[in-house]
Amino acid sequence: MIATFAALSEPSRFRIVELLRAGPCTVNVIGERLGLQQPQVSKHLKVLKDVGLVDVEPRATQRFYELRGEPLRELHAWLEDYRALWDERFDAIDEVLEGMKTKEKAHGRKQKK
Amino acid sequence: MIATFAALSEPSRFRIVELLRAGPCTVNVIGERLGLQQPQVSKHLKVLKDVGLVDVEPRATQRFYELRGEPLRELHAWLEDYRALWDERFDAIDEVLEGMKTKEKAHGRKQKK
DNA sequence: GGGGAATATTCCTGTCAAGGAATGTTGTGG
DNA sequence: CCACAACATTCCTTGACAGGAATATTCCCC
Repeated sequence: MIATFAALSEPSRFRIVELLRAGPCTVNVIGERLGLQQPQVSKHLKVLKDVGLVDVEPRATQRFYELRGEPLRELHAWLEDYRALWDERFDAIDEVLEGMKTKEKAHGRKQKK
Repeated sequence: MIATFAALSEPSRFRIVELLRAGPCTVNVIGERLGLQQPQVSKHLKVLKDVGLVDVEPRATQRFYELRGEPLRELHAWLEDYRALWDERFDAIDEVLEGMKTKEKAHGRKQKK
């Protein structure tokens, strides 16, 4: 997951990912659209591929890079654990947990608050 | 957003965030629990604060660092746009889009495939 | 108000990664 | 088989950043 963060923390790479959201793309096309030179694009794609954010499908002399959802799904799942920090709908859960804690303590000994 | 990625791409910082999920915490306590020296903890916290991932509340001589949800919420929202990549429930949308594309092409001229 | 706890900041060093330029590789069409 | 097109890979240089040690700051308490 940290590797995914590192990969996406690079502006050019982030833009590549956003570009690939529209569908598979070729190295040169990526370079044209983002104003990057071909070698840099290849290097960035290599990084993205190493962390599984991208997949390659060779076709003749050119290679189509395609976005892979798995790492993004992993990030999404991780963020779910923090949802209570911003989603007020999760306040109810907080209350439930608070209630459970109180109950547990009351069981063991006494209630603190 | 990229700044958030960069902040979270550092292992110690990532662990600090995960630790703060349990609630606000003090610099020294963070250092103890994660086996980090105080100066490094302060530095990491500064980075986290600069990107808004953390907030400080001074209390006497010590400072309680608290996790802020906003950047995480932003990440979560960004990932929603990619959900179709892994969530099969979104396949329906793909079909709709595919249909629209076909229709559009048929309108303009002819259909390629 | 002086000393110590809690934290912040600085300086230094080594490492690592991005960009640029050049070169290597591979596949394809003629 | 050759020349070119599409990529990949080096080499080099430079800048950013993390860790460590030392020092500076801030604030409470006696």
